[in-house]
Amino acid sequence: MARGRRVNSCGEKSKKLLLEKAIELFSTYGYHQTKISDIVKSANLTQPTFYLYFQSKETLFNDLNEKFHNELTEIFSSSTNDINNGKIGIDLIQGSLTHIFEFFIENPNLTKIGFYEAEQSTAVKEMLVSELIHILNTQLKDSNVLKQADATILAESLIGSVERLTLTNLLTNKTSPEQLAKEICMIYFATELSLVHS
Amino acid sequence: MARGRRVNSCGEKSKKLLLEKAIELFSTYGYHQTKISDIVKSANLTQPTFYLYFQSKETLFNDLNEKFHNELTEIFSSSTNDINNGKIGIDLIQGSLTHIFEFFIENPNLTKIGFYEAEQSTAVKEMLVSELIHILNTQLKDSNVLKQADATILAESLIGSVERLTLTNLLTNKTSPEQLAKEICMIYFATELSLVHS
Amino acid sequence: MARGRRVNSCGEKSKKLLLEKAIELFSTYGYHQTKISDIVKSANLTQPTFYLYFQSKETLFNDLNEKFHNELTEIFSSSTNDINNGKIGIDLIQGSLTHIFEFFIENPNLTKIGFYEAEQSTAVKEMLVSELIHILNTQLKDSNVLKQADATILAESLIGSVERLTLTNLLTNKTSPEQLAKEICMIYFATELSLVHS
Amino acid sequence: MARGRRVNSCGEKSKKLLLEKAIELFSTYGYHQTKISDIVKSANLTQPTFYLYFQSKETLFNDLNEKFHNELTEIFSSSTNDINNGKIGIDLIQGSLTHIFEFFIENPNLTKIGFYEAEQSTAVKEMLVSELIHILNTQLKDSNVLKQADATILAESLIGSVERLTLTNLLTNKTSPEQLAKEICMIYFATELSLVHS
DNA sequence: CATGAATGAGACTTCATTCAT
DNA sequence: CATGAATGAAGTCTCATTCAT
Repeated sequence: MARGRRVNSCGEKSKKLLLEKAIELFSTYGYHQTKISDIVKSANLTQPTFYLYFQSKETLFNDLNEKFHNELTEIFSSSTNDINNGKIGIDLIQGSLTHIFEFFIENPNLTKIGFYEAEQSTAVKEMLVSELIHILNTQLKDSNVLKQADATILAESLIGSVERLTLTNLLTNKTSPEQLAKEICMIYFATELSLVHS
Repeated sequence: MARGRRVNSCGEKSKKLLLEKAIELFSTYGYHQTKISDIVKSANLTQPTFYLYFQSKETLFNDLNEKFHNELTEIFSSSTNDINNGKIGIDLIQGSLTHIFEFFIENPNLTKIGFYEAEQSTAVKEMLVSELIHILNTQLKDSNVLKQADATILAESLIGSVERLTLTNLLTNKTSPEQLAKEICMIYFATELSLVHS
Repeated sequence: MARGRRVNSCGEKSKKLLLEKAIELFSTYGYHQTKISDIVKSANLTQPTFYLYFQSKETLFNDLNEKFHNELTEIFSSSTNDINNGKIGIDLIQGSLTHIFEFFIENPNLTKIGFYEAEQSTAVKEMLVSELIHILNTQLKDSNVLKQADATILAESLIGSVERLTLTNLLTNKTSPEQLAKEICMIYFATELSLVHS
Repeated sequence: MARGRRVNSCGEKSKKLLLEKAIELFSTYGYHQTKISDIVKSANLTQPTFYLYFQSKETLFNDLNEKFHNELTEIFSSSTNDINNGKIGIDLIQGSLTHIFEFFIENPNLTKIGFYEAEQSTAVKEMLVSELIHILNTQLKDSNVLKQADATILAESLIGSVERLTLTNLLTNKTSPEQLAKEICMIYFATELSLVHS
């Protein structure tokens, strides 16, 4: 049978295709239920080709997670710059959440992997929590909320909400990033807001 | 090891031991990383013995999940009876959460499996959400919270909080069931409570 | 749990029961598809009990076949005594076949094993063939049949007929032993018979 | 042995080799006594390679039987076309038997499987019987044989003879296809033939 | 660059058989 | 005499990975 390079084939294109399909399948079926044979089949390539571009199944999966982790961290860092844009307090938080949700919705499958499927998701969430605690402590120091609830618990709770609502409302397109961020802030900071508004 | 019955061996004991070890390993390493060989090894038995008491790895895992689902459902149903104990509104919710958390902390490993590891965990959470929506609609119909936030989003958010805080604060013994339930209610129903208290 | 001898139990009875069930199952499902666990289950006993009476699965199966072989040999030998009863030629053959068929129909399951299922069935049939050749050579020496066909082929053919018709007509109770023996002789010795009858 | 492709290896060749060895072993030792490990060992390959070309042991066995069944059916159908060649009555039957025997001797191992070893052999023989009954009824309607013996019994008997003689005389190369077909017809249709010849 | 062909390692499961009671 | 409990040995199958072309 014919072997060797295909007409019209191009290394970078194949790699990108494999990556896409891998993300798709990992996010749909999970790491263990996704076989290399599945990935290459859906990319219309063969198994050795996979190893041309990726060291191993595990490496690929880890790289994907690292990428997710890094980009998400980046989002948060840059959203802190909103301070320069004059946003403070709850507005800053709401803005950050919006940015995160926008990132999620732009990378739904990667999100499913990095935020839900992978073992590394634990680290990602811890990162979010600690960043959030930092913001809470600097931005809402004197709020009612923090007087009544422990900052850590509040942050963990909020990330929990983000986790679940992303799955049920965001990635299903039921709620937009802005709207979801707003709803969450409403739930968590109603007392502050009512004071402000009154 | 010689064949045949061991000195002092007893079926029920072996089965229970295997079950315990299985739950332990499944909860620690997950379904796929837990091999039957691991389970029997940690129970000091051999593989055929596993099949003496369980139909298959998958069946065992599913049964475990079903058990978790059923018991959790039961907890919720019976905690509704607190209405008869005069609990209403937020108190009722707080009581229900307390019961759930107590169940979780009594079955930490089973919880890790049924609430986090299994595919069926989706169904479990959906069940909790829909039960919670029902309570919200009947008990907090006229509250400020429901005026401002969609009941479904509120419920999903709350279950998200439960999910995360169980992992980070409850199962790590940082927070007690009662305390955690109270903190969550504080976060979610601060406005109501302040009205009540004022 | 209760262990040890059952009330009303009796060694010989258990052995006989196991033997019956074994024959039944071997004949229905074959050697490999019949498990010791199946045999004891249908005898309402347990696996160790099986080994109380039989050395092993294979031994039991072989014993069964030996028994079949011996009894069938015996049938043939004693039917030779029909000579003393005055039977000769085709009548003798028809009588022998009748006896064989009667034995088959009295032991249908053992027959299915020893004549069809077992490897040893080869030997059994060879025995029948060589006995038959002997009879043909002594009783039908000058017949037309033997002039036209090789005695060995005739004998093999006849045993082939016996083999198939036993399965399709005798053990299904479509045809009686006597009738079947008669039909076979009709087919095989029509020329002789017509001479006789004319 | 190192992993990966072997020098000079070729899929089709491997598959064919495995098939041959499988047929050989199945026919010699039977389905249950033939292990996949035996098959690949005698083909100098490894177990996963088997699954590269066949779905499972059972599937392979069934496919083999189906193939046997189909080809044998085909033989019979096409030998009916001998009618066009002017063959009628006993000659037609003898021709058909010859064709069958030729097929058997060209595929001795497949025959051992499909005609003796497999459960499906029952169906194969039933097919032969019903085809034969049809021929008898159309070609030998007024013969002496059919007057004296039941057509079904005659057909079953004849197939029994074919079954046994194939094993003892054909596959052992004691008798040629033509010769065996002739002998069988001699045995079964002696009366007709003698009439014809006289 | 890409493929066809192959395999090492290991997972799940089954079954005849055997102790200890 | 009979059982409950257990296991050695082995079989089928899968999957990530790797040669040779």
